[in-house]
Amino acid sequence: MDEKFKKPYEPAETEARLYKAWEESGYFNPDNLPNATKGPFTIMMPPPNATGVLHMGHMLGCTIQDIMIRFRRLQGYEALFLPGTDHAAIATQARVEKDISKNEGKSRHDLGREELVRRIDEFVEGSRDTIRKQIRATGASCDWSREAFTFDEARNRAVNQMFKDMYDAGLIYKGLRIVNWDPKGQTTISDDEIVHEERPGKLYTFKYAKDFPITIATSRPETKVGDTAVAVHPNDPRYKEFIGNEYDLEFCGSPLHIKIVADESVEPEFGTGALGVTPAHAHIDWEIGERNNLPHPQVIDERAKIMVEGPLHGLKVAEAREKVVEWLKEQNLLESEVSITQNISTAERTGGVIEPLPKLQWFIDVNKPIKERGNKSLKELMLEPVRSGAINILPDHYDKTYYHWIENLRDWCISRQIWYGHRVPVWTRGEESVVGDAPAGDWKAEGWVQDEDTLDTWFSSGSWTFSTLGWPNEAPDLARFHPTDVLETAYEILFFWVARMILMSQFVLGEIPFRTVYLHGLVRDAQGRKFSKSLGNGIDPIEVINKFGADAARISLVIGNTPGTDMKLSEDRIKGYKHFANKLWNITRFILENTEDVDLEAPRTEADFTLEASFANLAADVTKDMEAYRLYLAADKLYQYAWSELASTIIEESKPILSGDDAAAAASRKAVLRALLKDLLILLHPFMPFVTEEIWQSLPETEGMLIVAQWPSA
RNA sequence: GCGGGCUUAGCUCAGUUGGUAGAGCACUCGAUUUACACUCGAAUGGUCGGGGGUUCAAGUCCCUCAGCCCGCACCA
Repeated sequence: MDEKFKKPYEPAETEARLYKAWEESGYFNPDNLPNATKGPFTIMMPPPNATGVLHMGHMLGCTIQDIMIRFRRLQGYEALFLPGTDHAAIATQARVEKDISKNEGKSRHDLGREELVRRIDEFVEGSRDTIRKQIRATGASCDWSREAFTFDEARNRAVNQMFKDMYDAGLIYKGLRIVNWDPKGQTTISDDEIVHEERPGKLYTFKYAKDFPITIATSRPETKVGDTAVAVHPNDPRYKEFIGNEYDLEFCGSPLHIKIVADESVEPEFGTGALGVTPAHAHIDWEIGERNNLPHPQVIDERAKIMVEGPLHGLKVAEAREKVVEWLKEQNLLESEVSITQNISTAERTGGVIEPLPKLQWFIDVNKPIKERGNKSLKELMLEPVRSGAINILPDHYDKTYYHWIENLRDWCISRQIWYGHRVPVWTRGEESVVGDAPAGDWKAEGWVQDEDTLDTWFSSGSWTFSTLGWPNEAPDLARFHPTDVLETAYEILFFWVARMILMSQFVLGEIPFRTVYLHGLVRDAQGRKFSKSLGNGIDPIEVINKFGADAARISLVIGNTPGTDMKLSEDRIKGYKHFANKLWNITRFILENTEDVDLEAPRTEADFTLEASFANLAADVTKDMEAYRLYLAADKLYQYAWSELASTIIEESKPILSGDDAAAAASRKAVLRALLKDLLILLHPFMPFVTEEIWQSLPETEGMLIVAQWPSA
């Protein structure tokens, strides 16, 4: 027996050594698996944002995925776990801009586009390196030879091709629409990047002018200088007689031309039953404006300041609001002022208050029938595979959430006014335009200009399952590994990302991107609070791994953690599983010490035959759990078996047998102990890869690495 | 407003197709030059949120009520 078993298990040294050995073995690459007979099994790692370091949620994801991958590899599949990182356009640019502003007092405009992008690239390079090290520390057995980045050259080709294909299919269009403008980030954001916040506000009820017949209510009086109509319900008896009338008035120093229009969307019961329509600065008003052919003058600019001439000019919206209210009071037009709680839209990344503005942006039409796809729309292409069960979402109830989201989906705004990211692949020269690839030759010299905007980061990560496999090139990997098997990610990004991947894969390949979506919950602190910088309650995965070992961290993230449910994690919990790793170590020590002269083929006693049979049942049971993604159950069963059954019961019973007079019984027991240990190591390997591999390589009867052993149950 | 989830031992949570209520931690008592620095055994602890129903049988299925949480939409 190796001397190392006389001391407690020491994870730190073991883990670094074994990860290196695995990498050098080539087994992380499915092309090198000697006994793979069952075809491919593929998981694309959700690329962590290149903005920083991994948190416990990433570690949870890596662990679950790696468990699935190692399980399938042991079963004989060509397991591919493809790693990568995400350039996370807005988040990354915001991060670097903040650093530059803090350290150098400069803005992005001081640096210029080229220099800023260069700085961000530099930052991202360092950040990606950190992330790579962290992923390795978790034990993730991913194929580094296929590593990808959402903003590298290969992915840029994919993005441009995707854009072109969608453009050619008439799905991508440029249009003047009311968009979510983030004055803080100075960019458009999509509907999904908005977070609603409750704040106290006031509802003002007033008339535009003394001789105006209808009273309206609003919480944003400052926008009223942009009003072009008052909308009422067509059947509202109070206002029926005014419909169609037009009025010229003066409002707070600005001339207004107001038309009374009828629109079904107006609720007669709310406020006065009459809505002042500001088409340029509210989504609903924009739609009313479209239906009634109203002009939509913009009165608020990109810095959230009033842009009309007059006393309000140049004021921030909050200042302008006070001024308008003051004016209303002076003119005796204000009928009431009531305190309300209102929901404010803010930008997820920057916290800026969203200002709806009309802007010329690129959109993806989600309702247009697509000829090449049987006249189905993108919405239908997203719904269909989930409805039919071709894509199975775990936990099941999330499919309802998914349908609900798609049914409410509007056209996807994909252009962003930031500098870091895939630039919109459209070049223009006068009336001419080219989409997809830059015009041949020195296009700049020939007067071509590329669109200034960049693309929403989810546009590039949407093609992750196949851009990573070589698309749009004819790539053998694409045919071999796509559709992928499992997409494992946080339930938070079901819409952001999972839905977009389904959209893109369905559109461009006509196939699903993955068969199973496994959604994990949030990792919270021991009190159930979210990890946050301000609370300082974060648990750093690397610290935990150094302290307790990756195996302990992995299994503590899995046991008792069902898909879709948040979990509470404490150091005590992880400590308990460090003890478990050591328990396996000591089980091995006992068995090796007492079975040096083992004959592995010794005839079994009846009792020992039963032990092996019940282990076989356990293995079958665990296999079923793994295949049904009940990892939490499989892990718990193995833990119980190893500790209560093998260690506390079987080994205790073995002591008298091994030292007793019955040589046949002793020989049988020795063989059985060795057999049970060996197979238990295989079953536990996906969960605790390091300690099991380390023990495996110390068993005299094993050859080669555990990572490519054979799973003991069909 | 629409949708979803949770409520099981002091704490954290499992409980997969309905079939004798479980684990870890904590607590109490005991064992022990012991494979175990991180050990073992035993004990304590549950009207499975309340009520109703289906069933031979319900923590599990159905209805209903309550509390907590989350997502989406949003009122101008």
